[in-house]
Amino acid sequence: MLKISKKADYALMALQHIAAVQFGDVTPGRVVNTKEIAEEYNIPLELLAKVLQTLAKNALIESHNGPKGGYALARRAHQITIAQILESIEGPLGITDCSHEKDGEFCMQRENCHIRTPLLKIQDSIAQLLNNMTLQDMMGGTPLITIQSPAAQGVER
Amino acid sequence: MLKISKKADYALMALQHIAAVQFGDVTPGRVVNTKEIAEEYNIPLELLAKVLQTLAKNALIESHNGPKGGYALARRAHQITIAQILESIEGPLGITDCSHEKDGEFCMQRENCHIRTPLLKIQDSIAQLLNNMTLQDMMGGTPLITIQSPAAQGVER
DNA sequence: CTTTATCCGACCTTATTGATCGGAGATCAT
DNA sequence: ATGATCTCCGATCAATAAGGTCGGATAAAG
Repeated sequence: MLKISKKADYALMALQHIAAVQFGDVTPGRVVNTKEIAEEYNIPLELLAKVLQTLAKNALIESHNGPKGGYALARRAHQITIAQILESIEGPLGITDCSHEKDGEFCMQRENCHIRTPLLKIQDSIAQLLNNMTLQDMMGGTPLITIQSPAAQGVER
Repeated sequence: MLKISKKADYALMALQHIAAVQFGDVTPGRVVNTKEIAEEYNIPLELLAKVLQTLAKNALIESHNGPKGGYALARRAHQITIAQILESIEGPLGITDCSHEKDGEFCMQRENCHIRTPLLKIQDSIAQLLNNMTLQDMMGGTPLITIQSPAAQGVER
């Protein structure tokens, strides 16, 4: 339950990668193209392309057209929140269907609904969580499995 | 994004209702049957039935068979967490696909994945949130719109 | 033993997600 | 300028999950 989509996953990986390339890790300042990311993480190229286009449209990254082109962060990593990334791909946060009902719209259950208010509180808490965490906070991480040595079997976790 | 399913919604409404009936609000101690809940909240009867069966199977409520039968809470409202309810319907909490990978299972991206650890932290925070909130905390709520008077148009919220 | 209600599993329909394809437009190197 | 490369954009398709339905089996109250 409460799973985020693969697209959102890909978006996070891509942004993490771009941020890593731009600041220090590898050839700083370089722009990153779609294919490089797709190959690095085994993501379907065309699907990743769409994800990156969406992120560009939402001004999280900037696209540079033509050969030697690619993507770069639109602002620094600590100014990009996880909430912004996820909402950019999956739309606004909404625990329940009636989260964003405009005035006059009601779901079929609204009339007697006693659970809307507490659910909105939960939603607010999650929103706060995702807004307080930035791309920067995801950086500096080491890969989870560095080398899959056969001898290491059973020592997992 | 991060929306819970309608079934989960229905489960919360139903449990809230059963709890309200059992403790004080209306004819205390009475069991509640499916049809009563379905009509009260405009929920499709058969679908709600399935939801309640699932909740019974997961020992959140007890089913009483036969005429005058129905459902009752298996324990008191403050001992039923929101997490238990949601997981009962939607399966275990998992922000990402790789949340519950057993040893030896890896998603295609795992090899270079830098985002798994931070995502699991977010997941833990949400789990904590949902585990610390109980059905009891959802009680005592007043309906959001008591009577939809035509004169009240525009005074919404 | 009939009525009422839960129980259980199979089924269908629709919406969302994941993934693919084909071309248009921009940019750089030559 | 011209071609190669790359982003951009829309349409499309398949797989999966969600929402909802149906029919019969089972158990208890009257």
